Amino acid sequence: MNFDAITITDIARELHLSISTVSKALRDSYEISETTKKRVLEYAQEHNYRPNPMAQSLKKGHSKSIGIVVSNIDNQFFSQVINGMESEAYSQGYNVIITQSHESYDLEVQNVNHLTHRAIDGLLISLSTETNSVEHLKKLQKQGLPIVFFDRVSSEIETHKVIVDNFKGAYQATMHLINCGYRHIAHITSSAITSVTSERLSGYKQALNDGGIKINEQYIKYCPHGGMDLNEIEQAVDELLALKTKPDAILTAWDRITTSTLALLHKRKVQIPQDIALLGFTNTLLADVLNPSLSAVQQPAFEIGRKATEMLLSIINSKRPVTEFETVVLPTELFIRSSTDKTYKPDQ
Amino acid sequence: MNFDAITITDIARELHLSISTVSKALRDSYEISETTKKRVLEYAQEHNYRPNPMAQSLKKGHSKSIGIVVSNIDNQFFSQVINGMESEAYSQGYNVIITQSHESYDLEVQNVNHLTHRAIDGLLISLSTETNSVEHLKKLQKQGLPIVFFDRVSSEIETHKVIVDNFKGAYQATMHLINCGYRHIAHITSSAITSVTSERLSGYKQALNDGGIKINEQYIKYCPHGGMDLNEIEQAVDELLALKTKPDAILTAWDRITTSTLALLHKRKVQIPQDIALLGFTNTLLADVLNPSLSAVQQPAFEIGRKATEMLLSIINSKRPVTEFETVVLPTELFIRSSTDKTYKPDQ
DNA sequence: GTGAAAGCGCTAACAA
DNA sequence: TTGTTAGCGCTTTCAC
Repeated sequence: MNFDAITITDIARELHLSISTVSKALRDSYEISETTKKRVLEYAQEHNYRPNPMAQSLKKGHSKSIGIVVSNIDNQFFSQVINGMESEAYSQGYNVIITQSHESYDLEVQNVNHLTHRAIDGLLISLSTETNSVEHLKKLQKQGLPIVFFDRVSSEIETHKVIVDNFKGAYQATMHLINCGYRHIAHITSSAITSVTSERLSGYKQALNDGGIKINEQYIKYCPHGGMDLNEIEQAVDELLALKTKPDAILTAWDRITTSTLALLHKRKVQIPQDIALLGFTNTLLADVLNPSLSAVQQPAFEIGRKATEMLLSIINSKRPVTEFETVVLPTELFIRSSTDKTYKPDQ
Repeated sequence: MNFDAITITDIARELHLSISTVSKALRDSYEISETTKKRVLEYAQEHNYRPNPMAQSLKKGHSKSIGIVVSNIDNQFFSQVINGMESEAYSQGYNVIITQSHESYDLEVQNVNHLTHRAIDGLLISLSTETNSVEHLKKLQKQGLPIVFFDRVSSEIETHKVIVDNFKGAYQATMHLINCGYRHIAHITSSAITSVTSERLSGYKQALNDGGIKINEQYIKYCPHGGMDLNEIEQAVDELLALKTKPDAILTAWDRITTSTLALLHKRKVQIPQDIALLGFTNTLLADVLNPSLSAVQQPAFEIGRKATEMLLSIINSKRPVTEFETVVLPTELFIRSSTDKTYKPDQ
């Protein structure tokens, strides 16, 4: 079955005009008489003519759309980021194409391949947890594809980046736990190779140091698949619960790890925060209505997306090659709720 | 700034070959000698040649990608649907392009415009709550664009559709509430013009009838923006709470309405289920860890997406125009948790 | 005011 | 085995 839409050629033939006349009439060129314009426009309208964007892009050399690669769209953090991207892109006349890597390196490469090479004018990407080589992106950048990283960035590629202050976010969160009196604070995080992981880990460790608490490596658990694999998290939680000195608090570093850990603690009848307090990085809108309401480090997701897009479009629209790059660091916000604070009362 | 990637013409020039020889060598044609193939391939590799998909699509008349329009990707129902779509599409060598209508008719039209006319080979769409005219889709279909509806469908367009048994889902849910002893059952639903709304409303009413309970129109609240506008839901909830005979149970018909209602009841210090029981259509993975754990009507989202894509690809790949269309109806599943059942204990 | 023609990058029928 | 050529749908320069 074929898509037999009407083309500019069809209109020209039917109206006994040349192709170029039709093209100009359609774009309301001053060269064309009103009468002709009217005829063309009416015919086009009637037959529901729509320009073929592929042909237009091929001709013009740009597609007015930008590609997005995130790990999972059902992660509220990413969907909020995407909303920010859409907002900025639309306001500048661009469309966005969203793809998911599902934390898989292979899928990431496949998506990038699909998106690239003039099918998009630029790329916004947060690396998958599996990704430790960015050769596929380096090549593209060398070819002139504007790329902006957000969230999970690579230090191997020089370009604009938008991240949050992960160190400080984790530091503040850990400090809060210490201030609440917790002394055995575990940390469940993602793949060790991801930028975000190491920054948050450093913040966690620094806070422990500053709080005079010795770092216990048994309390630090990695989930290489960033929470996509529930077994990983389950194993991490169970190992923590099996320790002879069980942790009295857990700081989870990733959205999905946070909610999964909550569910797993539930299943194991662990009282939160009485037995173990829980504090996690997450942007879920449901933090208030979870059981218990969840203390969370939240990221300015919409602004991350908006800013990253603004920077990408500035590269795309730049007359000359851009060589000076900037890394924007936005602050996180700590919300205290009952999963860490026994005295917390909702509804101020 | 421009994307100056290497083209087949560049390779031909450098290697003193014709364009077509290069093209054939690249596609490993039997016509080309191994030596030439090797030279071309090596040069291409070295200079990181990548075919321009726009040119390919323009030439071949298809893009091997399908467009998706949903209201919001951060709705777990839709993200699960999309996962099903990706799964089926990838397995057949297609890519997907995801867009959000944010429940806005205008955005829906804009997205469809962006996607259509050979930029995609087919369209998978769930209508926005605002949409009550489908002329934009009718036109496209007339031009030969294969379209498959899922979730929120239009009766005005004949094509394949994938939905769930909304009537039965709502009927069973309402019956469950009746069986639990609730007699004043309210229903907060979405826009009255959406297919899903009326089907679920009918199921609700039928169950009340069968349960010998008189239908009270004051107990039925519409949120035309499908939960995108929190004020709508807030007003609905407050109106219900202000009634002289307050409802003792609420059936919410949409994902976001369900979670928002839960949050609003929290804020108003309403005890669930003691004061008011809550049961909602939702696919959130967090139902178990909400406070209280949430009774829910869940949809087979992944399968909806998979099936819809399978049907779309069958139209796309059909040799002759397809005129016989099918509507697939999948079952919903009712999960009982503590928001309706006072005796519910997690962890079987 | 209108049209002819070149070309964006690629494929494929046909020629050599 | 390789090359020539036409053409996908559109824009744009240059003639007429």
